[in-house]
Amino acid sequence: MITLMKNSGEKVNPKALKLPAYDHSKIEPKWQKLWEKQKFDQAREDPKKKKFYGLIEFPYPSGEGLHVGHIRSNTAMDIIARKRRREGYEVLFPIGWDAFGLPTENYAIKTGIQPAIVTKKNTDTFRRQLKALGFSFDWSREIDTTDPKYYKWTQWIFLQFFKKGLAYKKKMAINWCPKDMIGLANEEVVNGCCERCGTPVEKREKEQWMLAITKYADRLDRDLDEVDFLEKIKIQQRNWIGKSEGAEIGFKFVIPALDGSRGHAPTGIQDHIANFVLLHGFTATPDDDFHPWLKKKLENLGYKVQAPKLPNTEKPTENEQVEFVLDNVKFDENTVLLGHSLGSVVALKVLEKLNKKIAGLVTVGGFIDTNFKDHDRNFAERFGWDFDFNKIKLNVSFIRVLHDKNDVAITDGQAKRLATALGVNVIERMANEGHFCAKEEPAIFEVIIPSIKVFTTRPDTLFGVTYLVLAPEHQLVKELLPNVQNKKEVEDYISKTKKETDIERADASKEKTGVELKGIKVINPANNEELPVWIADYVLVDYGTGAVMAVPAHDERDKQFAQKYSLPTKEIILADKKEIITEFGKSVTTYKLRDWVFSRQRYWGEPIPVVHCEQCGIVPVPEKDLPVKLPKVKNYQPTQTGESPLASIGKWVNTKCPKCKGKARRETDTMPQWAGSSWYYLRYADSKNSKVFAGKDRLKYWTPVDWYNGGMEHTTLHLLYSRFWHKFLFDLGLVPTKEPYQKRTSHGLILAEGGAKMSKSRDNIVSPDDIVKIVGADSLRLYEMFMGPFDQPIVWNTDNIAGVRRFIERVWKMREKVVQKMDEKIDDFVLINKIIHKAIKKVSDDIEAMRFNTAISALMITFNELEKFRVVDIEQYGVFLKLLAPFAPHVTEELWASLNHKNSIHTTEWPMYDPVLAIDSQTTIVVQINGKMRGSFTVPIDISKEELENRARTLPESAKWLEGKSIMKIVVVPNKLVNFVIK
RNA sequence: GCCCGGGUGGCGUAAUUGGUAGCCGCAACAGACUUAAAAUUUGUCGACCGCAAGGUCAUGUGGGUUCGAUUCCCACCCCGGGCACCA
Repeated sequence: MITLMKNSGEKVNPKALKLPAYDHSKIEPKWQKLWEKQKFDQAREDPKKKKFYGLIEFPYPSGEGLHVGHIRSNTAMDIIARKRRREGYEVLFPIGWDAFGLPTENYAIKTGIQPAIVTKKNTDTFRRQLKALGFSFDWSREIDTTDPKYYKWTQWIFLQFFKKGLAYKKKMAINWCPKDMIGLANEEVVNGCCERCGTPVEKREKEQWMLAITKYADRLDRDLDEVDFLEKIKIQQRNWIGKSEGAEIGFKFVIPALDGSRGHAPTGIQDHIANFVLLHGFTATPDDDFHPWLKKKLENLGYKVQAPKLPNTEKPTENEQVEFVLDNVKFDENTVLLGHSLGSVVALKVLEKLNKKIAGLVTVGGFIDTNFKDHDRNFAERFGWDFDFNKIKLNVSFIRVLHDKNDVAITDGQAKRLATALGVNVIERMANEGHFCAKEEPAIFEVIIPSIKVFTTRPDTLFGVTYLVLAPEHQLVKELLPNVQNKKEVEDYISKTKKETDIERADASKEKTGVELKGIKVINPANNEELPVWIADYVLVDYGTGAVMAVPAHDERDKQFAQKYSLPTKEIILADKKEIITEFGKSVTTYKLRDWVFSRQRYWGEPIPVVHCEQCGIVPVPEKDLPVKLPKVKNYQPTQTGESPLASIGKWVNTKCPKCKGKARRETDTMPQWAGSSWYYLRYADSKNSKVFAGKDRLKYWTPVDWYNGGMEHTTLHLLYSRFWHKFLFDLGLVPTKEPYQKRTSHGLILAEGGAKMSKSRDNIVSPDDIVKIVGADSLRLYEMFMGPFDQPIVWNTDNIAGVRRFIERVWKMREKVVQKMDEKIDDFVLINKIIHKAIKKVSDDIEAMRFNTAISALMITFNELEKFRVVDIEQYGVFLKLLAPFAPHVTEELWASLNHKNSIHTTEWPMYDPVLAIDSQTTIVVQINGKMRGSFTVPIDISKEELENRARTLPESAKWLEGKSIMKIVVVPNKLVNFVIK
């Protein structure tokens, strides 16, 4: 379509205006200086205006300088920020430096230059480079995580964690290089070896500061529903948190009895006790505080204790008693039935009739009950014929026998017979130390039965379980060890797995190994089968309960393991999930998320603000003494004891306890790089505040961040950590929102030519400086946005910049064709108007969806249309410049000024489109024969189906194909196509 | 091994999300301008057959659903990123 203007009414002879050639090197610095002077990028808290907070991940100022990959995110958010300002928002678009961290520290180790000095130099370079690109950052709010004025507040927030008990110390394994004698970051471990010297890395236990992020696991997962993150980012967050609903199923242990010997009880075994039965001698105190010590003890263990009274009648019969208890007591899986004045017979009958599992049973005197003479016999005999033990549902497997001082009533033989009847083992005999005594008579029996709880997401496969696997480090393994027959073999295996690095253990392709705990069995609660128990290194101690029920018929990994060790496989009959959960296990939720190791034995980080006092223990540094500043050191190398270099500065380390003024040592661990970046977006709201990390009013105005864009590599950890900190601060009432970021998007990595990552070591870095010098910032920005889909990784190609540079030059040249306001009735004006309005719609929509490549493509298409006209109306050209301005701020500002505008183009209103004009009034209808395009015709939009079909039939192209054929079906899609299905 | 992306001309990509496959660029080739080159400008540009009109084949591979599939479903192959073997 080439339309030349016939009667434009032009007042300026286009020839008369001759612009100088486009020279980015003059234009760009000129406007950058002017903009800075005008401070139009500075954010103000204007309560009358709606606000927009656009955030990009603040860069790490490395010595390599900025490369073209860094600025993809900046350019995108700059475009959005510029658009928002012109839509009437007060915009906060800040910038700063995430400057603590390894590369700078390693550089300091190598050169001896202070990290603070290196950081200053690097940030100066980065600042200059960013300014040369014309980003509309509010530089007045610039922050630097290594500035004591900033990290004072990072330390302050840490102290709040500490005060709330969410910062704690724990022994954790660290990577240790035995040659360099230093701890290594995961990053510094390459293929299990030290990155510097190649020595195989070992594990070393060290006390580390931890942050209890797992306390927030549920909220971190749940609250994702309320934010507008890209779906794939939500998926990554959710996968990392790893919420998993399943069931915990108790497996009773079958353990060889220790045959009357004393004192071999596994210590601490109570931690794993699911349920237990206590049986002891006679008592019949009729009041509620029967055995108050016992009730208390059970309640402390989390049980609900039920101690029913007898019916209020004279001499109730046994059955009356049973009915009474069943009527008056609510039983669930947490209930322990405390005998009170019930006899054991009554209690056992209650259980028999209940047909429901409860946690435990305490009976009194049933075996020697003088009130019920009929039963005053050997209890074991009586159980033998009077009870159906299969109906008594107790989750028990150990009996601990307590001997009465006077050795009365219950013999070992009786205990054993009871145990046999209940299907449990006697594992311990102890003399009663007296404190277990009831009010009137000493207790003589205690039966304690532990079981291992196993977490599974598939309780319905329970019938297919053929063995059970524990993590080698599991506490229970240590406790069971005395009862294990192949003790030596098991111990050897445990010490072998200890030597494995995380990487080795995490290698899924590695063949799985394990060893059986011989003599130990568990009972499958579904069918009472005895199953062997193994330990294997692929089972992780900190996930679930550190135990796996293996179902080889269902799980590939279990199958391989079973095949290797010739363990049986059993066909599964899938059980009803709900039934299994109510019958055997309780429904539970677990998370993969682990607590956050927050210590680093490094110099270049925020010192953890606590002191260790000989008298008072760990004492937080008082707020008034913050920040705990990093001292200067001579040597940045970590010490050979694995401590940070700070440990060797006596002057700094030795201090007074803030509490007792006695001798104390400073904590020498520093924080990880994540710390400073976990809350920086809050500081931007009020970056100069010296009283608080950010004032409440400021936070109320600016937070949450409306739109946060950054790299895909930060969409799990950084995002999760900062969401955690934010929620913690929210709980303290210090920030006004539950979530820090309303919307999160991610960009794809820009790769060097050849597809590798850009890095100094690969010597493939493309510096923006070079590009800016040759083609200018506008071309670079435009190319970054045009090169491909924003969220996909892409290979850098310097040659392709030529296209966008040419485009800018053509826009520049068109200025010479611009004429004063034309008569709006002229055909050309109307035509161009339609083109412009379509462009406004397309570009506006595309920016919001981050489809920058198609936005620029649309601008090019629009321009190519405009170019076909002889002259262009000043206002229409102006609108085109306004649309291009966020992408190429300098050249559009220059051209805008050349149109005699006194204001900045970046303060003009974002163009609105007329929906009527933005829609085509005509459309092309495709004619298909059997789905293949054979012709087309143009019609006004929205004409009827009948008319479309008629037009299609009469088309010569279709007539040719339809001749002599029978039409089976006609598909008419309004505004799109007509398809004839023929035979 | 698991999870998340992706695979379309010589290259980067586009396709209203089931409706004309290849828009916009890069590169290449040809013409104009120039003494010449660059720049600019006008064309051509998926493959094959054909003088042409036109036709056939083509969106990683093989199936399927549909009047119609780059788009949806199933199986597989390759590339990139992430990972804490997650029971």
